[in-house]
Amino acid sequence: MSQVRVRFAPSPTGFFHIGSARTALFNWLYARHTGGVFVLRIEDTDQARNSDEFLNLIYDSLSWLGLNWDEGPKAGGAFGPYRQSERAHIYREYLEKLKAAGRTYEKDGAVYFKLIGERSEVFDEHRKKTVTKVAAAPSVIDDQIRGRVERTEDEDFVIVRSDGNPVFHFVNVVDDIAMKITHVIRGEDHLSNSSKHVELFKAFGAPVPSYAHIPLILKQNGPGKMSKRDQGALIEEYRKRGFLPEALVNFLCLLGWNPGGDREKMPIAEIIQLFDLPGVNQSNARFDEKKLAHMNMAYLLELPADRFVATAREYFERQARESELPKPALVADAAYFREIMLLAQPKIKGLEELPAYTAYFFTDDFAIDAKVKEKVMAKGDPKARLNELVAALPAMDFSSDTAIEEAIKKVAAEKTLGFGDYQAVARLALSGTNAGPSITSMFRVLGRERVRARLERLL
RNA sequence: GUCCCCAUCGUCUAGCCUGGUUAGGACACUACCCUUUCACGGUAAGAACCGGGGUUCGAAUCCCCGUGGGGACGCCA
Repeated sequence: MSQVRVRFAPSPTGFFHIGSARTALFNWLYARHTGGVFVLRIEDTDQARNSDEFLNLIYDSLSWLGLNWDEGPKAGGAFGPYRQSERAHIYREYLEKLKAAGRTYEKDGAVYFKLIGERSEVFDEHRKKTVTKVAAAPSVIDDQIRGRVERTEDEDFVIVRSDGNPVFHFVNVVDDIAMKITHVIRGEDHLSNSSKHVELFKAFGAPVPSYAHIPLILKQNGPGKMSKRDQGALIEEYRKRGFLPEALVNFLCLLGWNPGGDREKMPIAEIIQLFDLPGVNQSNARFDEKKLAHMNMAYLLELPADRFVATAREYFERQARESELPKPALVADAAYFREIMLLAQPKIKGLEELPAYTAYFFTDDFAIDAKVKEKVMAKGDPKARLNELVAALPAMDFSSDTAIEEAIKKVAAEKTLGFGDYQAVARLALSGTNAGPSITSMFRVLGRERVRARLERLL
């Protein structure tokens, strides 16, 4: 058996979305699983809608997700060029083969592919016009996921536009032949196209590749498949929002595939080992952002400290760049920044929460939650507790969380109170809210002077 | 309208191929536990085999028909 060659063939006509990412991912996984070759081919035959911005977005998104390609733009390879806009000479050559075989004809300036079979005029109610139907033999698609699918292509179709540009069906098949693609893994929306493609492969006398039509991703709410316009559809959005690519990849793998049993969170190396086409589901999956968020949290939680801090900094930098608002976190001392991020890491569900969660560490001018203040100040004698803490501060050992905890417990013991009697009011004074890291670590990281100033401010 | 694909908790799914399970897990939701707040974590609860026929001693599992969902029907890709 020769080496597996798969390709991901996006067109740079729009933002890179979840569905494309998963198609790329499944191709990549299959290539890695089989030790095959993952080809990136840019299908930019629609000159009117192509853009360099979208092209670069394809490169960036794939790279961010970790889906490296073995052949393609930037990577090179023996079957290039890998942008269809640069392959016109190849299409001309293949068109000649079809012409020589008598499988084409011209009409209205366009070149049509001629099916084999008897022709008759039929009125198409859906399209409200008379079309020429061909009584052709059924095309057989041998699909690794769906089994044997039969579909009869019953109309000749355009392969070269009247402006001379070849169309998708033609270039897609020509390139798959020329690039020696062995497996075509693509969305189920292409299943109906496959009969056209199979007929073209046969007309060229080329072997038909093995197909695998993967289920579609449906939008979270409402009917239909997810499209670029839907909420949460764009890869770029997750990147901006600070999702970890490894979490997104893991989640995407599970949308339509699983290794059987209960495994969900898995390192990519293990997924590569387990992934195979017959394990891919046949039914469409609805996108669930909540589950993705949970997966992201799980990955965030286990990120090594250095990587978490670096990732957090990247996130803050990106935010600063895109919103152009002052970001106090970025001008903070690196060691101080690190301490705070490590306090936040086990607490947050996503990087998005980071700015709000840590804001009061980076500025003295933080908001105080009025409702929380009202509640905290109404219970017991909070001002007395603050005074006692302020009085104890000069002698307090700030060297560790446990030392601070002991010191506060000592203050409490003297009044025959507990740690809890100081916790809420101190937290309010230090952060203006009622949620956050442990109060002792807040003391330690903020430092004696800042703690004193903030405690006194509430008196 | 025609053709193609699909069908297990609200969602993602295991189980189906090779019929016999208290139909399992995860997300979400609820309760409790843990706890110095908030999270995390733990425990528990609720929650599904689309309907009908057939085959069979026995069907989520095999077959057929409905129904429902999705896709395709461009000189877009």
